[in-house]
Amino acid sequence: MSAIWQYPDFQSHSMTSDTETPLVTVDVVIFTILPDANGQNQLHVLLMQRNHPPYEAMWAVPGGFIHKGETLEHAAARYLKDETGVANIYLEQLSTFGAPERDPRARVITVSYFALIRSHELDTSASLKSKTVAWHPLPQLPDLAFDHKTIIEYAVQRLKRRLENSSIAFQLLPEKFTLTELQRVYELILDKELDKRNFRKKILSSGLLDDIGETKMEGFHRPAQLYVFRDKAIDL
Amino acid sequence: MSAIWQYPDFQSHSMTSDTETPLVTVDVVIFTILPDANGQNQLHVLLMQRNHPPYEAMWAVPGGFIHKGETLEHAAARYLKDETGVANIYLEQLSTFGAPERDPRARVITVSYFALIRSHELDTSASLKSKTVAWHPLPQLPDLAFDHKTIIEYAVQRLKRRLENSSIAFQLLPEKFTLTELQRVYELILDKELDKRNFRKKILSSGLLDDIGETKMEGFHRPAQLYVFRDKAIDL
DNA sequence: TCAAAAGTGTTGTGTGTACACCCATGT
DNA sequence: ACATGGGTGTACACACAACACTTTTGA
Repeated sequence: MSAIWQYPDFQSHSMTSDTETPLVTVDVVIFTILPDANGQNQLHVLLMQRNHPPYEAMWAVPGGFIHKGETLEHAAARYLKDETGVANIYLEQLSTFGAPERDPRARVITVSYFALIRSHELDTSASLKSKTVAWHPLPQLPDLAFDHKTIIEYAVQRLKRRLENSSIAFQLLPEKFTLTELQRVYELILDKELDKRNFRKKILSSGLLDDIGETKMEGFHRPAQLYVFRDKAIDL
Repeated sequence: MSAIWQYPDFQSHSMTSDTETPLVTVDVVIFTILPDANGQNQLHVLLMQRNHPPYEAMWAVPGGFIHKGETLEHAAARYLKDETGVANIYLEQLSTFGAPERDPRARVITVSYFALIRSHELDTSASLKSKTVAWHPLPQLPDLAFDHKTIIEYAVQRLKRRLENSSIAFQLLPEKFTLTELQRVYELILDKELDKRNFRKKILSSGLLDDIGETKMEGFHRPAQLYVFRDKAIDL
């Protein structure tokens, strides 16, 4: 199994019989906001149910091996597109997990990514191509394969941090949205209620939103102003 | 070269002839604070000069392949110890770099780490075991091999962020230090001058420091109070 | 007494937080 | 007219930034 002799270009002192030649995968934690079983919007993660060992019948985030000549980010985007039909969306590297026993079959190191998609852009035919792909609300995750529970927790933590320091929430909303819709996104992800007046003051004073003059009716009450994001640039 | 048949436990649909089986390395960006050629303290990075192709005679951060059964972090700590003789110090994963052509010999993916060491703990015999290991002041880096310039820039950026949100500066100072010494660390890393009164107010009000009642004389002027860090815990 | 770095407070400005009422709409 | 969520302003506490002089020491 030693791979040393396959790589003659490497110095023998750097690659020895003790050198590990692991497999490398990427895994993508894909978030979206959808109504849950009770009709309440919730943060959801896309999971796939495994149909073979190890961890058979448990759930895992999408991912797999990288292709020859492909960047890591490209591989992540590819798995994302395969399962959701969505391309060109927010994708960020999270961390690399490589505990020796995380896959019982072989030494496998995984580079994890997280992605945000707008639920209305979901290609339902893509996501339904297999009965074993499903959105799971974050508070109720099923049993997860490998170290995917750790990876998802890490992703949620990063998402919360990004929400507070960056304009990432836009990635979860349609082009036009109301301030209340935006506030709900923040509340769902941060898992706490926000004060309406303070929220609006802060968001509007940031200058990132444009009031487009249109309104949106929903129910028997005053219509809400619609806004768009002024700038598509994501800062750090 | 296809590695598919070496891994019979993997499904043939997940591992195909197009699957890349890259090599995996870790690289460690090691920072310390040392006087530079002019006797001024400066942030330095530990670099090794390569004595064989590719990038022969250029400089690179320490790193190499991981060993069988070893965690990624353990591998990073091992390369750190090999070059500096220092163990049990601050080590944090940065990011994983895997551009297809970053190593001309083969597909190599590297998991990068950054580390902070106290210069007075440096085992000079270890760091001098090879003439080709040297500390370089950050503003004047030599030509760097592979994508190591990118990796170091990424590390510096992370270090700055950590300095502002965490109590990481302690890792660069001896156990007992003066407030002025601490302020110099911040100024060097953030590359800007800080107001003495505001700095002391902020640091002291954080409650992280204990005044141990001792003083330190240096030069012909009033001695400075010495402090220690109350808590070794690193947050976030 | 001098040189050199240590040490110390106040004020203004901006940012986060707490909090309650009127507005516009369809039925 | 009423039920429903949309929309608005003020007051307080706290963090950050600007700024100058006195203290302690060895020579």
